[in-house]
Amino acid sequence: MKKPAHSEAALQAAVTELSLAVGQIIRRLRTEGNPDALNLSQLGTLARLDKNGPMTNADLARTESMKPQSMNTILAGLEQEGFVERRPHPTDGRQILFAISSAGHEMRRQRGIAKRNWMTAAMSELEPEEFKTLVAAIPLIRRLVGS
Amino acid sequence: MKKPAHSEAALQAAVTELSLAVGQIIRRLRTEGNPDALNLSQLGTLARLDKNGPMTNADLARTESMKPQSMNTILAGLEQEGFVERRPHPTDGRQILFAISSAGHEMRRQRGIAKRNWMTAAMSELEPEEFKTLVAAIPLIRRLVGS
DNA sequence: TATTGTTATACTCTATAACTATA
DNA sequence: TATAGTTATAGAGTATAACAATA
Repeated sequence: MKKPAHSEAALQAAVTELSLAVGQIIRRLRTEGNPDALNLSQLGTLARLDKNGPMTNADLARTESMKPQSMNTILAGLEQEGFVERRPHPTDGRQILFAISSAGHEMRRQRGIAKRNWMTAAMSELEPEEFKTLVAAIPLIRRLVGS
Repeated sequence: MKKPAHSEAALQAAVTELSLAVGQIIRRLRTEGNPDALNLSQLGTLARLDKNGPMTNADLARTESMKPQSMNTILAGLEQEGFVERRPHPTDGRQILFAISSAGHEMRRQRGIAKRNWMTAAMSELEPEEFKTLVAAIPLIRRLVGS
């Protein structure tokens, strides 16, 4: 059995504090901005499709640690707004590929970040070293989740 | 006007990635573990009371960037389980101080030494340098939110 | 039989609104 | 009038369950 690299107390404190910080930031992210804008998950999914290219519902759900049924709801919203398009899978008749549309690209460019403007502003106030620390921590958080 | 310390592209990428990571971790935090256990907000509130001493509903709500009505629900749950107690405010008849009870302390202590949750386990797998980075990032996240 | 997607439903967490009591 | 707390209601976001179609 591998010996933990950090003291038990430091570990527990970090877990508590990270949980609290994450809860706090998600509340702010959810309530900020106009209510009719895309929500956090929709923006994230759009960003993922933009970065990775067309993906299936199931793949997207796995990437964001979410149930396919939940991702379905997110994609339905994006599709209704015209920000994503369906494409049949070339070989597998079950699967459906979702791709970001030109309207989706335009949305990302224009008002995609509206809901997160406060965060952008707050981040730009960080010192260079602090920003570097924060950016380095993001993949660590994702690794904790296990993706 | 102050010039941002980081490139626009790096800033936007960081905002997107942090938002996604936060969403991911909050989903896992919510769904993991037995459903009858205390939820994330309840555990956080208990930790806060343990650390800061007795606080009012309004103070707790401010600390966690939450509405008093929402904090009320959280405190009601904790009170029902016997993990917090009410105390009248010495001078202001409107205010009610909430304090962690001995049962609340016991619950926290047992949780600490009991079976680690996934996050504790995952964190203990981090390299010392990585753990240091993650811990350093937590207050930065809280600062972003503005607490 | 396993996987993909869909539909229907329910649950968790938090917000908004309206009220009462004390300052 | 302002602030603390309470109660009732609503909403967003995601999960669970059950099903049909394809592999």
